[in-house]
Amino acid sequence: MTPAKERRLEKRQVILEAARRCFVRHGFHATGVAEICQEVGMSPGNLYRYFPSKSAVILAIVDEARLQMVPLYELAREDENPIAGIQALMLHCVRHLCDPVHGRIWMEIVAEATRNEEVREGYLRFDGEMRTVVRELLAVALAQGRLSESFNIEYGSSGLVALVDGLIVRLSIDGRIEWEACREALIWKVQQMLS
Amino acid sequence: MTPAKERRLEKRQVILEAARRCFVRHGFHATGVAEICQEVGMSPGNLYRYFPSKSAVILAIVDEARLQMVPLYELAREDENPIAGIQALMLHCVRHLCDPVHGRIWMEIVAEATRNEEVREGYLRFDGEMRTVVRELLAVALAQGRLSESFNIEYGSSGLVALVDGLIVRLSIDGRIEWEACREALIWKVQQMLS
DNA sequence: TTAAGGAGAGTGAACGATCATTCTTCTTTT
DNA sequence: AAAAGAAGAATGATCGTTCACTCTCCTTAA
Repeated sequence: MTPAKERRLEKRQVILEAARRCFVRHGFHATGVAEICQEVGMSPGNLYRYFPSKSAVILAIVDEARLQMVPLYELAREDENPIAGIQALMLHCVRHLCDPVHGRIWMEIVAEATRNEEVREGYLRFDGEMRTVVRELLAVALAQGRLSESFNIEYGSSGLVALVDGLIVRLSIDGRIEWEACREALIWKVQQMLS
Repeated sequence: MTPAKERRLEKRQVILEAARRCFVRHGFHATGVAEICQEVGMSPGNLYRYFPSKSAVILAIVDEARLQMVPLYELAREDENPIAGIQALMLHCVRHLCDPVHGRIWMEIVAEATRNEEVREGYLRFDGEMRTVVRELLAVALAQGRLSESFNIEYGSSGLVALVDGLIVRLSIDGRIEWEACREALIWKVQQMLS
């Protein structure tokens, strides 16, 4: 890649990071393009040379949130104990999506997904990938005899993913919750659900 | 109450219902006061005789969402089997908060709660009430020997509430999910979690 | 070695539209 | 007659976006 193109992609990334900080503060629609530009240190006209519109910025952030999860899938699959893999995956997800720096944009994404077709597609893609991984790991666990034979993989996987989503909600809103306590509680809940 | 005051309260309710429909369509911040007024069939100037500001409308809707849940707590407590009570409570919550007519505003509320102090208070009040009820019912179930003695009520209650929140997320976004299938799955998940 | 040329980066004012809110005016009810 | 209800135009601010323009490099030609 030519260095010019490289610098361009880097700048795109700088814009996305600044925009994410703004969106965390005020949400997608209450954040103005001017605010994002100020956060980057850039004029509004120039921002439009990197993104065709404000919603393109939003979509890029949604896709980025999904992509950041992909490496975790490999990590979970590599674990020799599939249930431990699921636990690790869920812990990573919750922590990352609630992270005040890199994440905490998830609540805004799911809210927007209820009404914006393109954002919904992004969410459903993420959701599908995540549930596929969990399903696979549950199937392995079942084959290894780590789960009761009557265990329903479909219900189990959607339940675990829902648990993650729910914990993200709580953790994003309630600032009183400590991460360590949350970690312990999540492990307990997963074990309980897979008992 | 004087009939004039009564009509006034009724009109307030009409405004709230119309505003909720608008907010479901476009979210709090992408909905204009003009749009709400058109939905009610009312001029913008007149709306401000019933609410001092747009955010007052939002806060009233948040509080309404919480209040609509309160009767369900009594219902759950009256059930002779506390676990069945929890299941019924959770089913009601999920169905009501995802209802395209009366609910489906929940995702917007939780997203707004991450940044708006007053909305956050509303959410935390709801969350506290709900978890208190679930905790109580779990304690009864534990005393009745319906749960393992090592069952952790604190983790269990927060897990069940998180499960509800997560299911609302999925159900609000993914239009392909049928309510009957969701109902069956939720019952299975609760039983799994309390096994 | 240097001057000319050109492409991309960046600026900030200006655009029309829309925002939440207020004000004035008219109508209905008590 | 007084008060409350309702309407809708007017307010200034802000919205996302565009435009005309300058500046900075890098390549090419003399």
